[in-house]
Amino acid sequence: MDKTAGRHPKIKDVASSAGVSVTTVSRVLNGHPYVREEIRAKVAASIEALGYSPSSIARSLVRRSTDLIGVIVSDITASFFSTILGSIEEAASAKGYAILVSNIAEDPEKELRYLKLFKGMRVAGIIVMHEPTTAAIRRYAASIGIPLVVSSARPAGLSEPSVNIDDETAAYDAASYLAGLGHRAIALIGGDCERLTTARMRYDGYRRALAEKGIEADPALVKVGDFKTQDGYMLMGELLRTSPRPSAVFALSDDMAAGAMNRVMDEGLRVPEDISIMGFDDSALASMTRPALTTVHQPIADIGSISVESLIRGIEGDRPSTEGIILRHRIVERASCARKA
Amino acid sequence: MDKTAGRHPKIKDVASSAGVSVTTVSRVLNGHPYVREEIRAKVAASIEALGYSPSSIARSLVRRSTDLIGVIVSDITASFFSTILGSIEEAASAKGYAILVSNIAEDPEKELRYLKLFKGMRVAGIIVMHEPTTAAIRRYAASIGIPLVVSSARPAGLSEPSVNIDDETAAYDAASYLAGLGHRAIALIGGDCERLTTARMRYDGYRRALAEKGIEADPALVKVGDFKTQDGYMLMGELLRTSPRPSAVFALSDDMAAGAMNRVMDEGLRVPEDISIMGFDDSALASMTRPALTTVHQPIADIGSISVESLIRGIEGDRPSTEGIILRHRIVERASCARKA
DNA sequence: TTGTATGCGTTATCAA
DNA sequence: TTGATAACGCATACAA
Repeated sequence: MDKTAGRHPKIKDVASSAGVSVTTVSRVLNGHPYVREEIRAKVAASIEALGYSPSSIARSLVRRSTDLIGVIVSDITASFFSTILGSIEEAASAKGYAILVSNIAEDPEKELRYLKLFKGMRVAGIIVMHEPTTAAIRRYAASIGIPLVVSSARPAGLSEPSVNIDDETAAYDAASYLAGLGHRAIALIGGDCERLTTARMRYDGYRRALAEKGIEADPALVKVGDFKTQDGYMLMGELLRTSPRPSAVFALSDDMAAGAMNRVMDEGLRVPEDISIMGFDDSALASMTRPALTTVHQPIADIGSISVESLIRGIEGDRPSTEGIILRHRIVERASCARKA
Repeated sequence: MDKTAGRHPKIKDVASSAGVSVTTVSRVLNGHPYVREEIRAKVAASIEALGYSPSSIARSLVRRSTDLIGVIVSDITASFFSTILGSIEEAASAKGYAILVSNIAEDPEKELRYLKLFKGMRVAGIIVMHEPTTAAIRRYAASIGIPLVVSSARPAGLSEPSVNIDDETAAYDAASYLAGLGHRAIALIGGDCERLTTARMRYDGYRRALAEKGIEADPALVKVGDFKTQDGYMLMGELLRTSPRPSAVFALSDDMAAGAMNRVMDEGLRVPEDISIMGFDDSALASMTRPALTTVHQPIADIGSISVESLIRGIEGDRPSTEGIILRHRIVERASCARKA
């Protein structure tokens, strides 16, 4: 009784089962007009009976396009990224796209491998939440012939569209806020300015705020890590041992801020009474710590959805849309920062 | 000069550029033997020059298989899931598979839609980190003809392989631990036992521990939410108003535990001096809170990698491997639980 | 060692 | 309103 050979019946099976041509089946599949209602019903019945599901592989081959969006994340584990990823998934899914995700964990090899994979798969578009690391990667990404948007990172050396906040101003606002609270020894813990444009912009903003308040920058007060909790904890340890000890520290991610806060408390000091700590991102974590983090709010969900929209515009539109979208940030005051004693 | 029509050159372009047949190009592409070294070099040069990248779509069509693994997550934002997802990505990527991720956010419609999408794409396998919600979904999943493993959830009504810890015993151990600390009014905040087998198993373990210690179960002390921080916060609020007030609460996720802890502190009480709080998962969050969470450790990374291994065995092996893998849990003592005053 | 021809499962073109 | 048939880009059986 079983006419279908493999696990997945094909359009031909449906056709013969319904006693029509494959063309007709294809027509009802794609909601084409010019199919008699009676036939349509019969075909639908066969599809149902056989459990037929059209192969999007074959379909993609002839249509020469897929409904796939490749996304490259540097650390899927970070609350900031997983939230963006969630919003990307939501927006993409709503538009009929599925997402292919990679977690490159700062491994340039892997980043390049995924870019190649994406090209091989002919994904419709790519979202990169990472600063394209090496020159080879930048070159490859630029030559790939697939719409790409860089999300919450700077496309250094790439003329691709991007969506970000104004990192320089955001950091300036944060540092100014801390200075406004009377702090002068304001430390910065963040990412590598050489490698990450985002980190450098924030550093610049921090420096500008200090300069404006007449505070001399102290190199001993800026420490570099990789945005993770662990690093915040470690770097705060170093900071606690520098003299003079900073009275406020500005962390370039909430994860780092949380780590720093824990270190302060673990060493028997209080936040914010002894040391104020400010975060960056306003990720879910920010309101989960106690004291809750005063931080720089990034419109995380918007960054994700707007990245998708921008990408889809690039996919479906004609021209590649080289826009750099800047979203609004703001300082959100919670409980981790206080006026300097 | 430009002979290639579209954006992506095809094997034919490479062939004519190198002055050989497509078969030969295909051979060097797939590392076939029996290709003269000289020709191989020439072809490689053409590939490089044209920036040719084989279409995995066409390749999949003829090979009748893809290197895709579809994964369904209920909440990608939860630290527990994003960590597993990271480990799944790592394991899959190491084996040459890419992952397609969906974030279904407890939406059965979306779960079914994704399952259908995955089938249409002919993914090689599927990992579901969620308890297949409706009967329709269970039926569809069972009939889909694609290897599937349920990870960190129970495949209720499904005979598919799964990887989990022993949730009943884990909860039993946790509740026993709390009882061992002298607590008798031990509350439970968790998920819906009707819908989630995992939640029910944990509830059963909790009940068993209480019974064994001769503690009468008080229905007022068990509250149902959806594993999120927000719910922990809210449910703890209710618990604080029940009398007698529990002296310990066992939360079925670290996220909930963190929320509960915050509520306790926000209402001016102390953890663990006034109320002990125990979590579940040992996600990254567990060591980030202060006090750090005493919790039930799940081997999160292992769950991910073993799920992938098991799935791949199902993909590449002959028989569908209907094994239920149980990983070891353990209680990790940190600072959120104390002996009852 | 290399090339020709066929098929993978769809959609699209054209004719009927 | 319906149906042959030719692509789509590649891998492979078979021939040379």
